[in-house]
Amino acid sequence: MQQEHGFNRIERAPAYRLVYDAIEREILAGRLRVGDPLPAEMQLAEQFGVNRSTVREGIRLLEQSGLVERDGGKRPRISLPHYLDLASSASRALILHSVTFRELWEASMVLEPAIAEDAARHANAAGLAELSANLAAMEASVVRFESGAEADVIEFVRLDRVFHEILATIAGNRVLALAHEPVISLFIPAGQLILPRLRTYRRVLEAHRHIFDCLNAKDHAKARLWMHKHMDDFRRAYEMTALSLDDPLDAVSLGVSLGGSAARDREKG
Amino acid sequence: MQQEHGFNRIERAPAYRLVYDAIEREILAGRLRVGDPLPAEMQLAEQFGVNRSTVREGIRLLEQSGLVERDGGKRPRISLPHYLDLASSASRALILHSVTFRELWEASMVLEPAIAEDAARHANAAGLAELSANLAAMEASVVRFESGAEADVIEFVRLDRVFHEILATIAGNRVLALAHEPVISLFIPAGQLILPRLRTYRRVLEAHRHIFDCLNAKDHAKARLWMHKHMDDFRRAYEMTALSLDDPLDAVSLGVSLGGSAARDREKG
DNA sequence: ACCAATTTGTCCGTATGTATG
DNA sequence: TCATACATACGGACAAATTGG
Repeated sequence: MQQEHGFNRIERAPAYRLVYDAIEREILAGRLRVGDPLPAEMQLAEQFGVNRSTVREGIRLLEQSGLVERDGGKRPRISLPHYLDLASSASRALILHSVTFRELWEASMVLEPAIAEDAARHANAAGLAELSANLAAMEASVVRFESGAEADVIEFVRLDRVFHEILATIAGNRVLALAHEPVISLFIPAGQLILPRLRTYRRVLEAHRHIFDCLNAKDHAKARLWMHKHMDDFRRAYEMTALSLDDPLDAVSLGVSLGGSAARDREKG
Repeated sequence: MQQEHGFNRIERAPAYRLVYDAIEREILAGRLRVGDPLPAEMQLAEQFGVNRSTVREGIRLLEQSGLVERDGGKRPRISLPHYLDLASSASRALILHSVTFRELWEASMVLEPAIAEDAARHANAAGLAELSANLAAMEASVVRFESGAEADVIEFVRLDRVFHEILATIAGNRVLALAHEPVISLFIPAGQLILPRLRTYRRVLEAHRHIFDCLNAKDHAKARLWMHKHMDDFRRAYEMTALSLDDPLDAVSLGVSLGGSAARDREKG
């Protein structure tokens, strides 16, 4: 750390990062457009005056940040990072930072009622149909539980998650949807721990039904209220188990899959 | 695409992704702990049975997702991705998806008042001191504007942003802070366009002052109200310019820097 | 402050499988 | 069907920086 001369610390970014930055700039400036194939690795290597291996490392950064998408062995193409995909990294970061269930719940008490209200304002036939199908599937799941069969908790919480994500889609605000995604994707695994103990499956289904009815009636005030109640139910259930609100969410106990969002799975299927 | 036999399509993930997944698992499972240096590239190459170049590509993915941090030419270390850092990719994604100012504003009307309310509940001496310093700096900035000097709009909006981020820190809910970050970091550049036209600098400062006073008095209801008003002011200002609420935010007009959050800069400095 | 071993950053060349025309 | 282009992956190499005595 000698400071013999007044020179500033010369910071030479690694070549692979310069490649990343350069291509990112091209994309953000619109000179490379979504869907365009990325130039060949050799060509990029020549243009930048670096080795092909270095170009590859830079492309990996683009890939991870979602700006480049690969489809099998084909040419990588420019792509928009789907904002919902970012949510899984956000969830992971929150877990690693030992976020408590209380923080999660408080955020959900802010976001979910707002989303329900917006959804009631913007509900359309297509969205209602999707919700309706989700409710039917959950009804079937609940019936299986009640008939004593050792039913599938994983499937139930998946349907729960999908319900909330359809709602966020209907609400039509992508900023809220982005904020909501990590909350839901951490909430739901917690439900996986709670539900088998309390067996409140039908109670969840009924709450969803009420919210659905409010959307149908375009009653946004009531939609907000029911969602508020629904989220508060969740907190009470959490407290009724051995779990404490102020314990950190734990990566292993949640067994969080960190996969892509269920919302995207819906789109693809 | 021959389907001669009943075999499923065998999907072989690229080797560099397997490297990424394997190391990610080790980190999430806690076998590699934060701060530990990553094993040497050659050693990993031997363990995984792949080439060193392949290992390097896998490490780039970890680097981009924030799980590995490099400090100059030193050994890369395991690191927690700071959740606020993820917000900048989120902002970028939202811009590329042509999110409208209306969506942004609606989200802020949900998040910011809730944050102000929480901040009033949890305000402590340290946080209030930080806010106080921010207000003083903004006061000085406003005085410069009023004295006719061609003052620094960039600096003003930076202080604006910092105010809101201090508030989010005081509120103490990291999930809300995560949700709030992309909203603020898109809001503020918009302010950069609006403020020079309307010259409502003092109005912004006064709103911040009122919110500060509410925190001091622990009046969370009033804090929420003032923040609500503050955000609504912003919408009106936006409408008063030539800009339309339903136009998409534009990457070039916003000139969004996509740098790290101001909140992190505060921590480091 | 110096030296030696280690490690990263970068480069070169090559082989193989696959996609596209 | 064949040929070309390209991505994937491998092996080896060297300079510069870091690390640890």
